[in-house]
Amino acid sequence: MIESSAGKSNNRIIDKSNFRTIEFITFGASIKQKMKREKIAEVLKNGQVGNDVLVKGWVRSFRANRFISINDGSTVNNIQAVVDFENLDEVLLKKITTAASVAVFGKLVESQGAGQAVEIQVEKVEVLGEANPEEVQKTVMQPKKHSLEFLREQAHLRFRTNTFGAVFRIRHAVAYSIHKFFNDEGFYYLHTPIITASDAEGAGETFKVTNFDPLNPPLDEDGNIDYKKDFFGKAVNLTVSGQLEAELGALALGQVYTFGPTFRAENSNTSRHLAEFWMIEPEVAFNDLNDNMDLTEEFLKYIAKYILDNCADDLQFLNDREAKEDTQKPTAERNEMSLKDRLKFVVENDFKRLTYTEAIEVLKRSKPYKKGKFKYDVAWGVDLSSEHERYLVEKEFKCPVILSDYPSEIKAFYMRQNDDGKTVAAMDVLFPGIGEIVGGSQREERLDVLKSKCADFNIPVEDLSWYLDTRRFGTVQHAGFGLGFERMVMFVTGMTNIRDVIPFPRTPQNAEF
RNA sequence: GCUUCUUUAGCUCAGUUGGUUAGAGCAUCUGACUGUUAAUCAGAGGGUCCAAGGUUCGAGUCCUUGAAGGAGCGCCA
Repeated sequence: MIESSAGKSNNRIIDKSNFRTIEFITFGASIKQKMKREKIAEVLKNGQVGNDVLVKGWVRSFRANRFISINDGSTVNNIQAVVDFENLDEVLLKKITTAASVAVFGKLVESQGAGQAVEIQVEKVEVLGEANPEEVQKTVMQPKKHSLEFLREQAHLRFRTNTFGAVFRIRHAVAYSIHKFFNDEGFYYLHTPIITASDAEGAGETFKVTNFDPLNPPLDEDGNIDYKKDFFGKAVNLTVSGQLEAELGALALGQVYTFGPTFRAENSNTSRHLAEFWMIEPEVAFNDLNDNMDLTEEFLKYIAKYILDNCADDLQFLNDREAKEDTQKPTAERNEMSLKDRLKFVVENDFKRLTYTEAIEVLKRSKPYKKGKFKYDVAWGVDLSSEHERYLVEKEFKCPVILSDYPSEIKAFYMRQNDDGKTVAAMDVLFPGIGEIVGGSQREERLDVLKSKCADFNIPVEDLSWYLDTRRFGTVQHAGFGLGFERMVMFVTGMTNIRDVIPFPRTPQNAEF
C-alpha cells in the first residue's frame, strides 16, 4: 500500500510538497521511492511510456472490474488505470466506485484498447475517499447524461462533470486572457469600489448595504431612515458599474481597466442576466469613439483567439457536445456554424459597423418589418428591442455588429453629445445568440455640456463633484466600454444559459450555496 | 414584472375518453462475464404522481389557487 502521509514525521517536508513515499517489492526487497503526484493532463501529454507515475483524482467509471477512468480536473480527458483484479483485495476493489477519490501508482504503458494512447498498469491503488454508490446515484455524478437544469440544482457537484469542468477551465482562461491582453497593451488594472454611494448613472436597481436592524432603523425628525447613523454615514449600495471611478483613473494613468463583481437588483428572469456578475471596463484617455470600437473589436478577437489556441481539448469537447445536442433539435434551432467555427469566424472577420440611424433604415427595409412580423415598432428615437437586434445580427449581417451614435434620450448622461445635437457617441456590440455583449461610449468631456446633461437627467451636480473635477482640470476626450464577462464566456463555450457559466449563479429567488 | 410551457422512480420521460395492482430507458443493488470505452447479459429493489382545495361513485388525468423550473419578452452587461 501507499503509505499514509499522516504520522510520518520524517516525511513531513516531502509530503507538504505533494510527494509521497511509495513502497513496493522488487525481487523480494522492499524499496522506498519518493514520487510526486503528476497531473493527468501532463501524463497524457508528455508522459514517457515505461516510466512510473503517480496520479490522484476522482473515479469517473470503473468498467469490467479492470478499467478505472480517473479525472483530476487538469484536463477534460480521463486517464485509464488498469488493475489486475484477480490479485487485488476484494474489499479494496469494492471501494473503487464512481466519484470516489483514488491514488494510483504504476507504469505508464501503451494502451491495448482503442480509446486512449496510454494507460497506467496499476501496481498500487489506494482509495483516498469513498463514495457510497446509493448516495452517488442521487447526485449529478451518477454516470449518465443529465439536463443542465438538474446540474444547476447541484452546482456544488457539477464541477465534477465533463461539461462544467470544461466550462470553468475556459472561464479561467478567458479571465487570464483579459488580464494578459490589457497588461500587454499597457493598461493598469484598477480596483474600483464594490460598496459605493454612487448610483447616479441609472445603470439599474441597486442592492442596499446597511448595518441597520431592518425592523428597527433609526429615524430622523421627518420619520425617514437616518442613514447618517449608518456604518458609512450615508446610504450606500453594491456597485452597478465601476466606470465613473475608472474614468478618474484613466484621466491620470492614461489607460486602465476594471474587472470585478457587479450587482444589479433588477427582477430579470432571462438566460442572459444575473444579479451578481463580473464586468470588465476599460477606459482610455485621448480615445474617441472610433478608437473605442477598434479597441473593443481587437479585444474580443484576442479573447476568442486565445481560447482557440489554449483550450483545444475543452473547446473540442464543448464543440462536440453542442453538435450532438443539435442533432436532437429541429433544423431551425440548430447552430449554423459549429462552436469552433463561430470563434474562428469572429477572429477572422471584421465586425459590421453601422450607426443606429442606419440600423433603423435596414430594419425598415427588412422582410419581417414589411410583413408586420415585429412585435415592437421600428422608429427613430425608440430603443431597439431584442427581436430587432437579433434580426440584424442573426439574419441580416450574420456576424458581430457594432451599432453606434444612438439618440441622446435613450442613453446615459455621461455619453458625449454629437455635433448633430440629437445623438451621442455611444456604441453597443451585439453577438449572435447572446445579444448585447458590450456597451460603451466616448465620454462627455466638456464641463458645461456635462453639467447641462446632469440637469436633463435630474442628477444633482453636488453628488458628482468628484467626477466633474476631471473636466475642470485638464479635461481630454476619452472613451471606454463595459464587457459582460459571463456573456463572453457564454460565447466561447457555446452555453446558452448564463447560469451555466458562473460557478454559483445569483438570480431572483436564488442564492444557493 | 409580463406571456407561455412544464412538474409522475435517483435522472430523462410515457401514461389513451376520468375506471383493476402507475410503466419504459438510463442509474443503483445482486449474480454472471472479464481488454473495457455510457462495457455486456440475467434478475431485483425503487412512487407523498409539486402543494392545498374542489368536481365525481371513482382523479396521475378535469377545475381553482399557489410554488418551483424552462423558454420568450421588458430592464441590461
